[in-house]
Amino acid sequence: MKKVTGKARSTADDAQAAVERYTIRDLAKDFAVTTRALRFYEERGLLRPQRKGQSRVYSAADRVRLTLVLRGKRLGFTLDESAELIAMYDPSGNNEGQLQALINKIQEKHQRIVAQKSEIELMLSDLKEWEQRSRKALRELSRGNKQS
Amino acid sequence: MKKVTGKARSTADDAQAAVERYTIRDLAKDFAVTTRALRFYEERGLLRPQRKGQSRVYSAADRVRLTLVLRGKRLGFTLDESAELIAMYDPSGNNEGQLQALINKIQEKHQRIVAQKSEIELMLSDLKEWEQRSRKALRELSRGNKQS
DNA sequence: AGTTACGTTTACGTTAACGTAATGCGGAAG
DNA sequence: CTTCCGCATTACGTTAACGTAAACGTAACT
Repeated sequence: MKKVTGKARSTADDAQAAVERYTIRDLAKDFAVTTRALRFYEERGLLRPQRKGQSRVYSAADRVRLTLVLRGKRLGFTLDESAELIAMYDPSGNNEGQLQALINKIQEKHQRIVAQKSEIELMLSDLKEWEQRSRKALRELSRGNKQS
Repeated sequence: MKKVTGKARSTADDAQAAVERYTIRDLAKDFAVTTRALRFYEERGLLRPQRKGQSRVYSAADRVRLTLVLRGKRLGFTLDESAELIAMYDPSGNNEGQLQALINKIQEKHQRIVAQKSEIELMLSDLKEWEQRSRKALRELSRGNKQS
């Protein structure tokens, strides 16, 4: 039944062609984030939706930006970092210096994560060894405990 | 010259053998953390130094625990998580269930990090490709711009 | 007119891991 | 005795990323 809640026309019906506009709820649902988060991202300059009256109207571009923000989060970037990255990633004026900076930043993060990974792998193998030892100890303890 | 500041005897001099005791400053210096952090870790139950009067006296065991805490931090564990891990890692009563839990927790973290790593690697290769494209575009733009 | 549903702004609350005073105590040095 | 450490306790401050009301504005049903 899907009532097309009035504001967001899916496509056609208006004089405008397929300009794809979304309400804050749409985005929240589609990206599984709260509306609060979306407003917060806007406050932090990560999104810049237009306004229809007082309500926010998001475009496809906003969806892309949001995608980048969320990817950044998964990668452990702070919002400020993501803001920077997005600014460079964006269509605007990307002179190559910026691009290099972007790449460097990502590579830095990359190094950090690789380091973490090997540390964790070290700890993991430590633990596996430890597990063996402990199990063995437990077995022996439960088998030969006749003394004392 | 090293005046042996009075409180912390390095070794021998006392009736006690080589029991290795350290002041809060010692640990702070040796592990490159602040005394505030050490007191904080104690407050959070990660360290349990003895007291000589009102001053804290750390043992070798405390150094081990601190090592684990810091390793945990590098691995991205919260202090609470580290507390749990240490509790299990410790000498006390480790029944194998605990051990398995420990291993599982670490493996979870391990998975998360591995995932992060591949995400970042994906982004990195994306970017490298992007870099190529951009450079090429720039070159062409600066070479053949006679039309219009 | 009344009620729902959804949107907006304003603003205080929350968790983590300490930082940063402010203030006080007990021992060593002068 | 006074001064200077080094340490201790108490407690408020800080950053990040939202959560959680509270209070109000529309538009659409009923």
